[in-house]
Order: sequence, then C-alpha cells, then structure tokens
Amino acid sequence: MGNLYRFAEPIVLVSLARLGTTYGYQIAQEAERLAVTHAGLDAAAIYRTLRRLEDAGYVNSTWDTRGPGPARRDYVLTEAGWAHLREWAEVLEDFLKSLRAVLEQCREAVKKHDEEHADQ
Amino acid sequence: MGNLYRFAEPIVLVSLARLGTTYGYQIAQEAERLAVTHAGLDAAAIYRTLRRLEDAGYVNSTWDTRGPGPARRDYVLTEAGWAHLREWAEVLEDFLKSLRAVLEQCREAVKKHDEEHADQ
DNA sequence: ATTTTATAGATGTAAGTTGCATATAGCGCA
DNA sequence: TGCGCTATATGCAACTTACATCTATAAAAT
Repeated sequence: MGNLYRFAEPIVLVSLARLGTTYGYQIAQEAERLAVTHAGLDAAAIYRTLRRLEDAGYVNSTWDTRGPGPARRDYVLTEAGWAHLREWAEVLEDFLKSLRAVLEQCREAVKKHDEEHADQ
Repeated sequence: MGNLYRFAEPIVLVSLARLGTTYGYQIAQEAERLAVTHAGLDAAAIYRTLRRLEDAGYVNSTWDTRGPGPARRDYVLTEAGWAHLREWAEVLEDFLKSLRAVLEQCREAVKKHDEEHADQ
C-alpha cells in the first residue's frame, strides 16, 4: 500500500480558488486540511505543482517582497486555471464513481469469504 | 490530467476474490468492468501486479497446460491475500472520504466564481 | 551575541505506477 | 500460408511522489 496518488494538482487548484492570491507555503498548510490519504501533501510536491501549473498557463505568479521574512511567490488562477478546475471536478466525479464500485466489490467479496469461513 | 493511479492492485485482488482461481488474461477482461478512470486497465499492468502480489505472498500461481492455446498461469488468493484485500477496503474508504471533500470544494469554488461573473 | 525556530522557496535523487510498443508462442481457420 | 485470438512477458519513457538537503530572511529564545 502506501503509494497512492495524492492529487496534488486539484488540491493546489482548489486552494488557490478558495484563497485567491496565495503562495506555496500557505497552500501547504491549507492542503493539510484537504489532504487525500491522511498524510499531508509534501511541500516539495506543492512547489513543483505550482511551477507546472504556471508553465501550462493555469496560474500567474509575482514576487511579493513587501512583508518581513523571505520573499513570497504569489500565485493567482487564470481563466484557463478556472476551466482546468472545472475539468478536474468532472474527472474526480468519474473517478469517485469507479472507486466506489471497486470498494463495494471489495466489501462484498470479503463478506462472502467471511461467511463461508464462519464455521470454525 | 490523464495521469491518475489506476488502482491495479485492488482491482486485481477483487477480481481474484470474485472469480476464484483465474489467470491474467481473464482478469484483464474482468477489470474492464471495474476499471477506474473510464480507460481499461493495461494488460501489462495486470501481469506485473500479479507477479508483485505473488512476491509479497498474497497469491499463489500454478501453470495450467491442459486446455488448448497457450499455457495459463493460474492465480489464487492466499489468506494473506484476503487480509490484504480487507486492508485495501479500509484504505479505499479513507481515500474516498478525502476525495469527496476535495470534489465538494471544487464544486463550491467553481459555483462561487460563476456567480460572481454572472453579470456579463 | 549566539543559537534556535518559523517562514519561504527550490532542487537532487530514488522509488513506484502506468501506457505504449514489442516479443514470444499456441492454436483455429480461411 | 497467413491471419487473428489467446496468453504471458519485458523494455522504455513519462509522471508523481517522498525524503533529504540547501538557501535565505527574520523573530524569538538562550
């Protein structure tokens, strides 16, 4: 087990959608709430995902050097980014439907197996 | 998009649970029903998953050369395999719960964005 | 004054899953 | 003979991820 997709891309997209203009470090914290598979999303994965999303035109970034502490790279969703989020919603819906079916069959198979071995 | 985990392992396990003793080629056909993400599971992935499961002790295999055509490698779940399937059911349940949350937030965010841009 | 902690971003490397292409071989059929 | 279905297997590239590590700023603690 232990090697599932963490869905970094939709989690980052939805964090940007909710927070408006934000930066990676904050998304990393926001992502812990949404994280798939109990384990939080790795910060490195988030930074890489943001770069990839920018290369694809789904987000724009600017440096913010106003506040104290190290500079932040602020990201905003583009219209293409919003469209991409919509696509993800559909993909996730299909994915959930299929996964639910797999889980159901798992449960059924295990139940049947347990019943057949109930007699000591 | 397009690069999601296909969950070959639980799909193969549940196919074995349902079919009893089977072989890869048949699982490949069974898996098309259960397949996650609309696209059928690649046959290569199934053969590799079966080997991996055997190395881990979750299945046993024997050659079947009785019938016509090429020999089949028959697989059966071990008790450890059944236990592994139970583990998968729990993992999938957690996974589904988290993914549902992500999807819900996607929908909410998109809806809000659409409403704010409803005025031409 | 120095060290630690929190903030913030980035990269290198290895591991794991997958898709596609390809190779093999047996067998039935035209 | 060649074609197609059955059946298993491997090579390779692509992608995502985890973990470790690195840089740097600034505040808090020692």
